[in-house]
Amino acid sequence: MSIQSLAIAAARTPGYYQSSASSPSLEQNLARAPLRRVEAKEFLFAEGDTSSYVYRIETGAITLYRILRDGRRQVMGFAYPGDIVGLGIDDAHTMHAQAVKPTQVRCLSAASLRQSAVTDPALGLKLYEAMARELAAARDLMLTIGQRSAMERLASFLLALSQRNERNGQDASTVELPMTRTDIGDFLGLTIETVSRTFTRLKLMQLIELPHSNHVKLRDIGQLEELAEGG
Amino acid sequence: MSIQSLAIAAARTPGYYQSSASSPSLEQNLARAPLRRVEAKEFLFAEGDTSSYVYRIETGAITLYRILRDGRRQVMGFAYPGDIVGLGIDDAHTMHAQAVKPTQVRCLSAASLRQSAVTDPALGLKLYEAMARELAAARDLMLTIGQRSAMERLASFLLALSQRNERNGQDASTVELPMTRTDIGDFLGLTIETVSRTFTRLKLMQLIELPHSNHVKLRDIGQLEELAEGG
DNA sequence: CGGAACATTGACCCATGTCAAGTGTCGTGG
DNA sequence: CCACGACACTTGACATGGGTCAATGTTCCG
Repeated sequence: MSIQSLAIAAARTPGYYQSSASSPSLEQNLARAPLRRVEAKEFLFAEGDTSSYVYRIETGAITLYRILRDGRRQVMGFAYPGDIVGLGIDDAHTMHAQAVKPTQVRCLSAASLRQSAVTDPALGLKLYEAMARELAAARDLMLTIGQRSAMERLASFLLALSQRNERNGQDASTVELPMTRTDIGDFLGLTIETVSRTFTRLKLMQLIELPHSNHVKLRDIGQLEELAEGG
Repeated sequence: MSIQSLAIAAARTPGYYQSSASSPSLEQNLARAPLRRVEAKEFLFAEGDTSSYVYRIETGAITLYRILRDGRRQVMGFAYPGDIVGLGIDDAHTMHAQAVKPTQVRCLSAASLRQSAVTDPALGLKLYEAMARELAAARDLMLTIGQRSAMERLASFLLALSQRNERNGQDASTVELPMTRTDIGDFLGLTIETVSRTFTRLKLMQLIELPHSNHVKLRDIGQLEELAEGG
């Protein structure tokens, strides 16, 4: 499909838009955009906030989630440096965006983005592609939480992080987890206890090493992939 | 956000793009587009097929899904008349699209869509909005299958169909289910037995009537909403 | 009328949730 | 440098919602 052929480096990673080689006006806007610092556990924005800005992560990490009235929480994704958060068609944000560690973002005003969209015909397509990548990631996660077992879910999760490393030219078999077990559980639709036990089982199966609770070494990526796909 | 203000009738319904008042060139293309008939259970396209076309549903209904190697299936959404399916940034379709009953679609060639996108600066934004609505629907479903109980899931599902009726000026408390229990189960991450039992429980709780397995009457929408939100 | 496909119901089981101790690990203050 | 408290993680024992397997109903269409 022609529009698809315009896509650049379609990246499937949970819950974020990668800002790749963007239209000039978007890059220009981003370069000018003011930097904002968000401390660990601080909110970048909350569900319901007027969405006056779109943000690009420069350093750190952000959790994106929605909550039910009784407190149950679904983490929709994690945003890392390079990712853009806050895009959407609603006047208000539909998710909470909370830093998991000290984070810096560039703030793009919606008004300025509109300006660019009117003058730069390529920008609309860029936004389309960003949304399409987000959507692909959301559907990957739907498949995971709708159909996979706890072990398959955790394997999928680790592999997604590994693939992100690979795309960034880093070691695919060394995975850092900036988020807590609670975040991982709420992302995968599991409790922290199940996440913890499942890490232990993967360790006993020799598929991973866990020298530190936030530092995972993948010992057999092929077998993890088998596991994730229900082979 | 300015771009958001361009949105028309943002509709949150699982797994589809509503083609509302679209850019002229898109409407023109659709009017000219050839009609194709797809029989019940026939595929409109399969995962991996080259995505040369985008389709707008004219009559009938389509199931969109992905499958794991061992046959587990996640239904990502159902597409109804007015919905557009097949959009994406990949060269190949990432999902199966299978008719649940005899269906007619208009076929838009990707080449023609590209042509329009280049000449019509508004089209890019339309595609962006379509994707953003899809994404919102996908996230609603993520919250549902990641966090809700079987009864909450089924309540959410029925309410989503009810809201779709309302938007189309139809009776909000009468819901038709063109799809099978298997489709519903694979959509909500449940087995057909659980779906069936849960329908029975909702019936016993006087929240619905089930005069026919494909015909649901919502007796207390408010309480169903309470239930879905974990109240 | 007969048979195929779909839906419902029942009995039982198991993966994961819940509740409750522990066990690191880290940062702070003495 | 050590002691302490806070917090995150792990582990164990037990409960349970939903899955599995099997039988029975129901609808629809040839």
